[in-house]
Amino acid sequence: MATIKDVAQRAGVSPSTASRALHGSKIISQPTREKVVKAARALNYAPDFNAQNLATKASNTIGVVLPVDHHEIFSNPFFLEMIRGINEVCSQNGSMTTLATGISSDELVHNIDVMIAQGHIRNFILLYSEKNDPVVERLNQFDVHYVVIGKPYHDVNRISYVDNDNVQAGTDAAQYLLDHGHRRICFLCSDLSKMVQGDRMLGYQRVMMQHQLPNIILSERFESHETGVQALHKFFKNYPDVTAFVAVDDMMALKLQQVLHNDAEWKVKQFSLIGFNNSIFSELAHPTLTSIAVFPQRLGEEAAKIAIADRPKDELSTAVIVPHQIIKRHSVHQVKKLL
Amino acid sequence: MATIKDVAQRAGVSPSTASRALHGSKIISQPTREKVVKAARALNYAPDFNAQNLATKASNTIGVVLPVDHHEIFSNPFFLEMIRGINEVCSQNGSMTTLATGISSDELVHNIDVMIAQGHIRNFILLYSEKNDPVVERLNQFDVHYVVIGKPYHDVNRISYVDNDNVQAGTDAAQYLLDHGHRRICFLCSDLSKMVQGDRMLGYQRVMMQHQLPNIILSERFESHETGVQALHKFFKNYPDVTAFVAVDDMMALKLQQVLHNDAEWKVKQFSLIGFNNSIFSELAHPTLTSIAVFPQRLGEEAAKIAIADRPKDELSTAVIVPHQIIKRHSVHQVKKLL
DNA sequence: ACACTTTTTGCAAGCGATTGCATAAATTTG
DNA sequence: CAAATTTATGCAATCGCTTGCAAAAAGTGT
Repeated sequence: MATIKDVAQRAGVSPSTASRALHGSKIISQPTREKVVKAARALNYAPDFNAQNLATKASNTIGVVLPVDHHEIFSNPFFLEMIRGINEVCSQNGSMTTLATGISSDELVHNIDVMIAQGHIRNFILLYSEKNDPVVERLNQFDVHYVVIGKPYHDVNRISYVDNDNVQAGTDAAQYLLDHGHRRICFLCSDLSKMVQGDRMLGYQRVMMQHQLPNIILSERFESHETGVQALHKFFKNYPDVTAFVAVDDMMALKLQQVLHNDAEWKVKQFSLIGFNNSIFSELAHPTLTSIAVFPQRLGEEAAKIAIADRPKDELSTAVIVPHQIIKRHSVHQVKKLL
Repeated sequence: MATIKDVAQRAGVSPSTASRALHGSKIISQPTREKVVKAARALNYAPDFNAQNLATKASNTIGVVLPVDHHEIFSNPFFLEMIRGINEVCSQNGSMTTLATGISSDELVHNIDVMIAQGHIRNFILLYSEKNDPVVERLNQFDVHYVVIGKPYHDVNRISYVDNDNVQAGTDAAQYLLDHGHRRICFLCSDLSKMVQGDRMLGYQRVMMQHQLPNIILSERFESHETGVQALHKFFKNYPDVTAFVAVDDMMALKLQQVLHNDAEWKVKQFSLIGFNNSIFSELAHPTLTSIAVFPQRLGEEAAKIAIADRPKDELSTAVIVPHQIIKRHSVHQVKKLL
């Protein structure tokens, strides 16, 4: 493996000159620069990551933080697609990525601690955003940058983030159902401490209010089939005339569909259903699921771009909104007008 | 951030002594060791990754290689679960992980090149195994260790790997269908160059031969609904009496189910179906999918353990087989005996 | 108590890069 | 043409840690 000394020697200059030449320093003359570059190329020189980082106290590595393992999260391909996007732009920019995961928030925070302490990692991307997240509290204690995917809970103007316009997306979903004649529409979620769920709900509520229709919220995790069935029985007792659901993501939509399908009475009612994320689930469902696509890979890419750009001292935060798009499939039915 | 000098000073010894004490070197006396450890703890000392790696020419980082992005791969939660397992044991052992992805095998190989050249990464885990993989060819050219998840294509005895007994799993799946009275069973796959698919097929073929039943293989990617329908029409023309399918994984099973469900004639036939991986898909399908669980997280954990253990010079390879388990749900029906 | 082991420690030289500062070369100027 | 600048290079220290080797301390035997 060639070192910078080898390059310098071959180019007939000193290591310091070689280093400067390769970094495009302005004080190196054109001819020497060319010599050095040629030598480097000939030797297939690649700077040693560790040495470089040690000398510069940088790290060229961004830490990608997954949410605390609630098990269901790791069966959600959404995250992998974001990671893919992140990795794509990172490898194009000579950065590396490393993952932080944890089975509890303590463990996760600890893992992040060591990344910061030993690894000199100074840039993070959080793949999620939720209220009172111990991880961001910790990150705030250090002199590190981070960008979150999703809307930050606090300090929206001081934290860089990339997100969809989830409020609008929620509105669009509900509006789509309204357009199909539905009037009693339920918003189904699992955990409102996740910002994304809260925002989508807000959007839903917005249209519903506008049309002076009731907000009907169902928060249910479908831990098991039985609990799901139970919850729905109770739900329909209270809201017998609901005809459609906005589910906070495709997985929730499918879980709902699952229990609806398994009950003869419910099944025949043909509830309408709309999900979010346009994940593979939506294509595989039966009927195929109408869903709002949010382009996770794109989210990842944008987040990585922000994370990589050395932010100047003045600490301006960046916000990127990536557009969403409704993908129409077969889970939404037109309500026949009775009048 | 405390350095080893600080620790040494506080403990009243030299840095070298401190270093050795912290590494449990045998030549340090008990009292000094304790002094050093106490000082380190008091200062909250954590060794600098870069400096350590530079000095030892190690890297404490393992590269996790994802398969080339065929898009569908990134919608498969399977990988994320393996990563989760890997990360878990790595962070417990003070190792980091970094991901290698690529949109083409050239790009992927390139990314691995830079990891090796600049990053001094000497340990990799491949999350897949396929025939004639350019990635392993490249890895073989360097002095690096790697463990593959899945059965290696070449040199099975020289390469460390962790895998399920996929042949047996294939057998179990087919046998389960046989036990339910099926006699014309199709094996559905998408890409036989993946070792995992080949193995499962082998297992299927083994039982079928044993019972002197025909091997019926359908290789179809279901790129679109239309191509799927077309392929199945052709298929049923040739094999009209097939009553059950062993799908090479849950996703394939669901894609099949999807097109079967959408055709009135096929739908009524109630084909039996069994998948692999026991992914979230199988619970969300309707009917719920009987599937063979393979515990991807466990696969990841085992792989990481192997990758972390410094292998001695003699280069003994390790193979770990993690057991599988059939998870019975509702996609397999008993065939009524006509005799 | 002395010479001889054996056990503990510390010195100093790396690892491969970057960078402030001094020096050498090139250029300009009076 | 010598002096004063300006521009280009190289020296050497540094980042934080490890490790071979020599030196110091402690222990042994006679």
